[in-house]
Amino acid sequence: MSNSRSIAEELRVLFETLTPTERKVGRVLLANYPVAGLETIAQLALRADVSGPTVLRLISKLGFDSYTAFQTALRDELEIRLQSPLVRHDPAQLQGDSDFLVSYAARITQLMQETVAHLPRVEFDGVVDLLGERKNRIWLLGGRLTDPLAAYLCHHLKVVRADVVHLRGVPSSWADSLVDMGKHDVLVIFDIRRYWDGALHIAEMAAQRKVSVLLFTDQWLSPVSRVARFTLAAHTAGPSGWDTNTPLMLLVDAVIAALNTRQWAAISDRLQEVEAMRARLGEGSHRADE
Amino acid sequence: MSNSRSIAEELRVLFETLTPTERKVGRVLLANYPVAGLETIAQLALRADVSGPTVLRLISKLGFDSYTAFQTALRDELEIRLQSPLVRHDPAQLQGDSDFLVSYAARITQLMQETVAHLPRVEFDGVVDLLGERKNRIWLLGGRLTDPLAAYLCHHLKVVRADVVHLRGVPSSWADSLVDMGKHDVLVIFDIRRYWDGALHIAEMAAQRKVSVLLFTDQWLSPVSRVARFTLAAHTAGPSGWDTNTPLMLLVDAVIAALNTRQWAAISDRLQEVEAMRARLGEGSHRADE
DNA sequence: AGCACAATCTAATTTTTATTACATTTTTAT
DNA sequence: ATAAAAATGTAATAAAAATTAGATTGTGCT
Repeated sequence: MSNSRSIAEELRVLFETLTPTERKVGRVLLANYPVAGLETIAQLALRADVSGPTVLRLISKLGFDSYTAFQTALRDELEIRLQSPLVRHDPAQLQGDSDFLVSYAARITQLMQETVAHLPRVEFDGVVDLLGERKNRIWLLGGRLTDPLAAYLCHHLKVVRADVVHLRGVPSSWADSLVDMGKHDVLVIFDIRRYWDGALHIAEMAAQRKVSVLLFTDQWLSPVSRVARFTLAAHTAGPSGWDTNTPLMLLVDAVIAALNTRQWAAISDRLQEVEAMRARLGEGSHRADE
Repeated sequence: MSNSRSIAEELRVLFETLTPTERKVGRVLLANYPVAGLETIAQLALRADVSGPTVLRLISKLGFDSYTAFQTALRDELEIRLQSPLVRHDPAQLQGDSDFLVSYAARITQLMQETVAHLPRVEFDGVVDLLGERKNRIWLLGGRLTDPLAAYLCHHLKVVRADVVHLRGVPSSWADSLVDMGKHDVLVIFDIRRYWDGALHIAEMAAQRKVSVLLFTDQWLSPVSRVARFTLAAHTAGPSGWDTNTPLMLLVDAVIAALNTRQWAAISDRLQEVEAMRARLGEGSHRADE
């Protein structure tokens, strides 16, 4: 399978060279693509009213040396197709810059919907609970591209509560913070594709100390998810398109909004204090937008 | 399986009753739905970093009395879904008003659409042109909450081109940079409500020196827009409720994507170089997600 | 601290599935 | 019409998968 043709295409090309019974299988496969190919040989053979070995011979002619290999290829194809139907169906959309913005927004909207649709609600609620709990200390940590998101979340959390720290600089300097952590600490990690070993190490060490690890990641799930207490996964890209972190930001924003909504009574006092102080301090000399 | 809920929905409902390890499986399943479930138990278990029996227990909790039955159900579902590609995720999912996340996402989606609808194409194209022009030097500058966005844009621009600087620290230190600026400089400013006087001052000085000022702001337009050459305004809030910067991020992402698409030929070489260098440098010790 | 219970894994077992070898049938050419 | 070749199926076998039973680990509670 060196070429990039899809299996269905390959099958269509090969079709005329097939024997009559093999064609039966081919037809069933194409008519119910790719689901039929994900069944067992026996099931597929039954559907095509053909024997097992015939199916196997067809598969072999397609260039696979085992039925398992064939199924794996089918699944891989399917995975790509399901992940971004929009990009898949008309890639031309993103080319014409006349309406680039519109189509781009449409795509991101779709990614956002997928993100929301796939996210278990307990995960979301769990994150909000942990971040809202005053007894906990919060530590944030991001990767190269996601550190801005960590910073963004940090700013918002600081408005709402105390004990929030954004870990910056070199990983070695975090050891100091790490040794003090315990079960009342929450480590928020942002880790998206091109996963970063450092994040995993830190998460593992933290988890060992009963620290609650919260992970913001993409749909392919950073390895950190194995030790994370809660994982929020955003759909960030299709295969051929450009990555976007907007859906991830949606999650961050939603968490912030949920925190605010849920704990409005508790935080409103604090908000006013912060406001007052900021007014007295800042006045022009420092950055102050909201 | 008498009811008509999809397996994914069923899983989401059940999620909170699951044990921690079972949830791992659930997450993998949902994140890669439904392909992950079409693999063998062993493969799925491996993906979720869990043992086979755990997978099986989850499946049993879902109401299936064999893994095979589960897979058959998945395939049936998939077959139906693939037949009507337009009915993507069951719309019922998006209607559940009780779900905070869903309604929040719906609202942001609307804000994003408004943003796109109101944004003049020339503005967008102008920004992309200016940022893509190699002769220009780019300077970025954000406010308290928007600085992460500036940082994010900065990272992406640096991948694509040279002469990109994110201005940090205290405003007074920027004077050095400012005196050198001229008509081949581009100053990108992020300024949203609670507009910041400092930003206006800097923008005015820059504009006087023929610097092109690009402004990312909210729908009420920062005063900087008066001196800005191009302004991209995002709708960041509804009448009641909490602000969100997600639509602003959409704009940033769209600009990046447009730049990449438009100049693919020109930048692909550069990309490879950057990749090679990063590979030689980073290797574990530094932050490295993408 | 220690007991009870839940969660999870390991490893053995059973069942299913893919694969192979070979027999039978069908087709084709003379 | 018949022999040779191709196509296809049957049945045995090997491989892999699912399933189960029991051991082990971890957790909460008194």
